Amino acid sequence: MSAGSSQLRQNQPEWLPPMLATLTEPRALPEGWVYEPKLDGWRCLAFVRDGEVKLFSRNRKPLNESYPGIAEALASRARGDMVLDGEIIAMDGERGVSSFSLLQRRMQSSSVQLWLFDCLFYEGRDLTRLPLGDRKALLKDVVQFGGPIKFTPALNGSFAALYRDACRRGGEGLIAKRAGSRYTAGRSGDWVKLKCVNTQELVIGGWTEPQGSRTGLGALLVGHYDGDGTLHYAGKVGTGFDQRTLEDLARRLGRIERQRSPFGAGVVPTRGSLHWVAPTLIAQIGFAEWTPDGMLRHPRFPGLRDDKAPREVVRERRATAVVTSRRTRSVR
DNA sequence: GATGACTCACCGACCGCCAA
DNA sequence: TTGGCGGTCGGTGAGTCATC
Repeated sequence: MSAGSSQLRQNQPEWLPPMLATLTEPRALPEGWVYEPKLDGWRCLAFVRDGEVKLFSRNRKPLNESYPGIAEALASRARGDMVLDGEIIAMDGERGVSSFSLLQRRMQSSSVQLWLFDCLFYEGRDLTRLPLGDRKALLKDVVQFGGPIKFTPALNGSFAALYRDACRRGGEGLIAKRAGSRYTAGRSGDWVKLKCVNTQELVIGGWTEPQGSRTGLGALLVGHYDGDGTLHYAGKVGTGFDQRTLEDLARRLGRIERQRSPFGAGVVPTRGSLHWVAPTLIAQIGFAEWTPDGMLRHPRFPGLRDDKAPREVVRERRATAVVTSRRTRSVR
């Protein structure tokens, strides 16, 4: 290695904040955009220097101890010093999509994978000003992909077909990137998230007290009926309200408050400032996915519904099965 | 030693406020 | 008008501590 290239390699940063995608309504994007699968895992920035790999989360938390196999594999497959961007995931073999729930259980397992989608520095050269296509082409050249180290390809096909396929398999959705875009730190409109939307009607069985400056209520406690006529607890919904809705809901729920929990099944919370109500109000809930133990993940509240009787509210299921696994902890 | 409760650190969604 | 940021929520597993 020449003195010049050695000096150049000193330019490689110890850290840089990752580029983040902006959530938008799922829609076809114009020519000049490329689609990638939206992976559901932990964002990972990999800094490779002199054969040593340092993995960090998007908030600069070291990940080497959690994923030693990934660091080891990348060290043997990276050809030179570089900074890479990717996602650590656990692939759900049944559905062929990544699963955050699985990843949480398999942190140190050999079944996790690092899917790389960008190369930001190589041998000290700053690549962030190059167009996305050039960076991806270089990424393919400088890493020997294989084992747990995967290349995230651009997907071929129409938006409609790609999106439909991702959602049908229970995937998170798609990421669309402007093909000529530079890599910039933080949230950018050049990368957008096109998420598959799950919605479910659920019966409101209670609420929690608001905290801090919040008024009205903290979160709704919601559930659904099953064949046996019992109300199954499905989780808390604490976001999606504006101020007016919070106050309106608090008023309506206050009128139907009662002493005992209406939930007959599920791991119902017992701690904190809980209020129970007669199960007469139905909320339309948007959420990312069902957890293996039948709870909502990333729920939000779009609004109330009154076109159905509470007893008709049962869990809607996708054609494909949800991830099956044991539950390890109770709801807090 | 086993079990349960609790805290912490992640990622993510959303609203409201404020500065550019 | 738009983007950034803080605050308030959600779920998860890991780690620690107290209790049985």
